[in-house]
Amino acid sequence: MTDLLPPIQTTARDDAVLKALAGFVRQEALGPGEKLPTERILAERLKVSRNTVREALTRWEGLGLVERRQGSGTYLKAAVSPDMLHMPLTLAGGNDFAGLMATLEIRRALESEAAALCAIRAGEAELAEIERKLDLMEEAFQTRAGMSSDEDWEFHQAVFRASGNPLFEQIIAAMYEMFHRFWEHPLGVRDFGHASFPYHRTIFNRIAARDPDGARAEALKLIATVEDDLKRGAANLKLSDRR
Amino acid sequence: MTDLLPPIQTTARDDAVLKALAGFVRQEALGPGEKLPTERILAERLKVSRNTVREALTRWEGLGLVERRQGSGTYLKAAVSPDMLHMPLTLAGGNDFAGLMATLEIRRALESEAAALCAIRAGEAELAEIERKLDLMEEAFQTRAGMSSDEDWEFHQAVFRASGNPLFEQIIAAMYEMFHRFWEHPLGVRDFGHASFPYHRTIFNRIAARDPDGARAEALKLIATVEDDLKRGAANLKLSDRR
DNA sequence: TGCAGAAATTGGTTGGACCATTGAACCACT
DNA sequence: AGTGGTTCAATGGTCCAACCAATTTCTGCA
Repeated sequence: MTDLLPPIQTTARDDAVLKALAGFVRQEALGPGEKLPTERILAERLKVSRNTVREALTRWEGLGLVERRQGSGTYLKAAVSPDMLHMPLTLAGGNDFAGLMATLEIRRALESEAAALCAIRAGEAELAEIERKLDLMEEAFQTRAGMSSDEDWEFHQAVFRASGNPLFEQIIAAMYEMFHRFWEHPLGVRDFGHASFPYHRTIFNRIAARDPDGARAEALKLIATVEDDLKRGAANLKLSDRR
Repeated sequence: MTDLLPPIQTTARDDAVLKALAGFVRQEALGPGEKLPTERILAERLKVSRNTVREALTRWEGLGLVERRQGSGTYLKAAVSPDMLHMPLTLAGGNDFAGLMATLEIRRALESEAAALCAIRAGEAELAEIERKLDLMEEAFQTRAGMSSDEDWEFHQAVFRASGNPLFEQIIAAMYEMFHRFWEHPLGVRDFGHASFPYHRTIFNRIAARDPDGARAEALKLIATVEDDLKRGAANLKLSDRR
């Protein structure tokens, strides 16, 4: 199956290995979840050392393109194409308040634009899906008497997906880890995110009414309430002087 | 909900190496440009194989934190702290028209928000810097009778930088490569980007007037002109049936 | 047939060797 | 003194061969 892995000859080995591998993945039409050749096999076919193969794979692993499972193999985690765009974002001091506010500003930018696009482009099916997530969220809100981060997240994801631009979801998903970290430890603010609840419904209403500017405005309001909560949380932290 | 239970890592040498290195960098107060210990020394001090050190450094290199120069050493490229947030983002797709439009929508989201933040937060020094870039751009426009992508880019970069949020610049910088690719081959549209020229000045004016909403609106207009140019270009392509 | 244990597979790590590039020290010639 | 080339040690890049650890697959017994 692996006869189309030509030997490497130029220097810049590891880069060449990645290029060859990308070509291989495309030729074999490998998708996410599928297993790719063994390190030893790659080394042999490409006529490079296994160490070089490992460095190349380490790069891809760092980019989240690939997952290695000891004893099992190396698996594709995302679609891979020769002309991919890599953007390693690094935010210093990930745990502090400023870092979270920074990501929140990105989220405000993307969320408002996505809501606007959604109002223009979402089809009936997407609209129904968003409303379904909204219902689930509201139900969880009633049952547990508070915001549920999971259902909340799914609602926003549905909006991003219906925007018709996959980049929105990809970027936000990459930053989700940071949001989530704080959602679980709401800085001592009781009912964190509570204030943002009603805006989910209003955002949906503006989208369903095909009103881009209204949707954008409601999204901005929602993020504003989250920002307020965070600022209150930061104030609390300062007062109680935790850590 | 079970995100708080990360899988235990029986083996995580390279990760431990990175943690140790991050601690070392902090303790020694190393900044960008400075040289860090050689691989051999690190291997000896940390009691791990040099290969393991190399894998760890390969990760950092992939994140753009470090630069390796053969025969010279390994140098810090960015500030490094033990609790950094990394968001490796790889965006699929690229060369086709739809991909470019998708990135442009991201740019619209970020550019408008950055302009608004800039109007709120930019200090006098940043404001002066933006105006300087603007003057350079307008001069280039007069001299060469057309848009100059380099000066144009520097203007936008200055705005992003003055937004006070490093993520804006990082995300856009990563996508710049994609914009640039098309700038160089303007799809057969003569005077590509020409229409966007006046909005640079109006954006600056709104920022200088501390008018966030105005700045946001002008930024939206600028992107809209670029989108129009692209659509015209795509239509041209279709007519002449290139490739 | 079912399942526990052995064997093969595969990524992770090690140590040692050599190559290619860099940069500084050195030297000869002008 | 200065210029240009040479030497040489330091450093990252690659390779090899072995072994470790986790996983999967096979095997043989109950």
